[in-house]
Amino acid sequence: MARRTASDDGGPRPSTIRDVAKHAGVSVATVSRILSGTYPSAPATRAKVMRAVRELDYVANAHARGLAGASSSSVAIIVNSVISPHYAAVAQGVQTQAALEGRLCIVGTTGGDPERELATIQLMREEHADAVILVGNVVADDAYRERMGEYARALALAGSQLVLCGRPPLGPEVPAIVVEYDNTGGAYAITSHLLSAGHQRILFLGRREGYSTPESRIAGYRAALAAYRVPHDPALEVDGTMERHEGYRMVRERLDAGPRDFTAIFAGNDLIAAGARQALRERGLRIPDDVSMVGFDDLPPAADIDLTTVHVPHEELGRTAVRLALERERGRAGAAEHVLLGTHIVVRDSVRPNIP
Amino acid sequence: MARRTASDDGGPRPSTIRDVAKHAGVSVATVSRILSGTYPSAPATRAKVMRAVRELDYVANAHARGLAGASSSSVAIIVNSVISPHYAAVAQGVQTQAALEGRLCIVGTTGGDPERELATIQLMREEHADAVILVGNVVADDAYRERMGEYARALALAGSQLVLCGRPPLGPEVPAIVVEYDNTGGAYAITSHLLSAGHQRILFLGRREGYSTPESRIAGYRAALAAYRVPHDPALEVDGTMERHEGYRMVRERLDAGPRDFTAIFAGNDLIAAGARQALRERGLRIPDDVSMVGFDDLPPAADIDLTTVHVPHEELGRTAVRLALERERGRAGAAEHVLLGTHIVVRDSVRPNIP
DNA sequence: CCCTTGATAGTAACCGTTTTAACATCTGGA
DNA sequence: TCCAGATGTTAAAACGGTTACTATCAAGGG
Repeated sequence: MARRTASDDGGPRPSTIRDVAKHAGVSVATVSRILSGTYPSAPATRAKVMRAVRELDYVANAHARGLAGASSSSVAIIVNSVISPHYAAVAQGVQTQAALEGRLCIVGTTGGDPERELATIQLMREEHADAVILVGNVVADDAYRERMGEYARALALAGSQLVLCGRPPLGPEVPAIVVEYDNTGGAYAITSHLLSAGHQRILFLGRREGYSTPESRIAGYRAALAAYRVPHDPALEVDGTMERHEGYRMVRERLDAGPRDFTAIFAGNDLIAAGARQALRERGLRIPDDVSMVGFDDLPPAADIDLTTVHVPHEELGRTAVRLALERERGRAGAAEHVLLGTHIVVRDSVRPNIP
Repeated sequence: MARRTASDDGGPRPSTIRDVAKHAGVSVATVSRILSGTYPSAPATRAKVMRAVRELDYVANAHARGLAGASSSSVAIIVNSVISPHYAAVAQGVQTQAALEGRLCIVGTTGGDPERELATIQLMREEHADAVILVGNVVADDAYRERMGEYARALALAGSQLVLCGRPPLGPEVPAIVVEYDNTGGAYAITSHLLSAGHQRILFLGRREGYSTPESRIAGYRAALAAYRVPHDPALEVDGTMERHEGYRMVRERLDAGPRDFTAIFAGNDLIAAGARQALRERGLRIPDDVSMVGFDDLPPAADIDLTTVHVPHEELGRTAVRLALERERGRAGAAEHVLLGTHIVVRDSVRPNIP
């Protein structure tokens, strides 16, 4: 990129605040102050400046503005993948609220790789984003907690607020905000829905040791079983990840392994449910006539397959994350540091009473 | 935000390149050059500097870097909504390629509102993004062309390359890159698929006067009809937008209006197909036994409802957009300015031969 | 009539990098 | 011994804003 010296004229260039000042016949400081609107100014001066801005089609240079210490710039969201409807929904919420607060929204994806997560965090540190929002399911072990602690402190030093979205909280000494939703409560409610319809043998699809989201959901499942005094059979909990093809695989393998020993399925999320449904149909089993099924998330596939599921306020999750982070930054130290959003059941047509 | 003078020490602050230089006992310039790696340096100096960087946990300030004229910063994508799987898929491609090229990815949403589109473009102008990618369906009238021309020129002045993704091209004098996919060809192919299965009365769902995407698709539909010498009945083209509930509405209204006068449906996209399918099922019509159906896009809902559809290379669209824009910026003036990516049919289980 | 005060506008010192041009410092050959 | 040519490093000038401090001017009180 060629450097521009006082004498050379390398073609047209975007107009600067200096151009505007000269054009309007005022000082640079005046233009800056009028544009930021944080200072009294005579209406006549103001009009002159605005006219100059319009005539020169001036827009400020975000880099210069950021450097000079004017606060407010951007909000960053870091997700596994943009395609996944779950992340997309949260991202939409973040984007909406960020725009509302005059910030732009930076997106980073990690594909679930901690290495890339670190690299992305470093980038955000460089960027001095107001907030850095980390979303999604994760192994909640000590290594994780330590890593997040480091992130939080490094980001805080750069003026960024770390927000964990749908992830388990850290210790109170870590400068991070946590915005969660009620996985366990939702799982409890929807399992109860199946139990009260008379189902006793409920297959849980998508257990994953150590991962926060499936663990919370399975906890709700078990709690509901216990509350209904239904014996808990560990063999009904099937291991798998939260993807469509895994739902397909789990049901397929189960049906291949022996006679069907369940009357209902609790899919760890709606994607699993969609895959499971396909496997069932290939075996001639219809939902809800032959098997009842429920899911979790209430994302697009749910409506398509008429799935009774747990609604998760994804967008609100994203909006809340941004809102809290910016409130905290505005110095409202009393702002909440841990929010738990509620979930609720959405009844469609995938559950029938089980008449033994 | 308090200003920091030489004497005051307002708590810890992120370390700067000056700190690193002092810590390593070299000059600021040396640190800068070693970090950017664009200059020879003695291994010993290099080691000293890298150690200082590590010990101080230094990361560069992106604003300062951007200001000082180091090129490469970010790539911006502007979409209607992040939730829509179509936009999400393109965004994923953009994100992937941007990360590969060391840029970060800024996302803006417009909700289809030209006013917000303008505001977002201005923001990107401030940001000096390397590329600004505008994606999606749009009314392709003269006002649109004029607006895009202005955007392209203003962005070019700020060093940004405008890319239109899945939008119709502008005149050759406009400094914009266009990355399209073959809507008409795909529509032609999949309509032929229905025609060769013996269907003659094919309902097209989702016509929308003036909008580029549905117009191209309907053009392919008509061309295929003509090629098969099947009379074109305008009454078979139903107006509606590209949303799920519109698909539902269109079929519902059609079936309520009178006896069924079609044997197959060409849904303008997969979302419409999903909605249409629901409406059909509520009337006791199954796919493909009673009605054949095809869609367009090959996005998530398609697999769930076993839909034969046209595959659109969404991610590649995004990747190509970024790649071309950055190539162009690197001065490769000969880089393509208009790319048309191919589409192809994906056969699932939603079409049966029509035996008259 | 002088001095204070409030409302505006201007001057200039940063913000943290990159990069140009200049300055050592070492080779090795004449 | 001295110089040409590499090498490696440095000082300082941008980059385009923001803002603390200062200056000007008109009005009003003593």
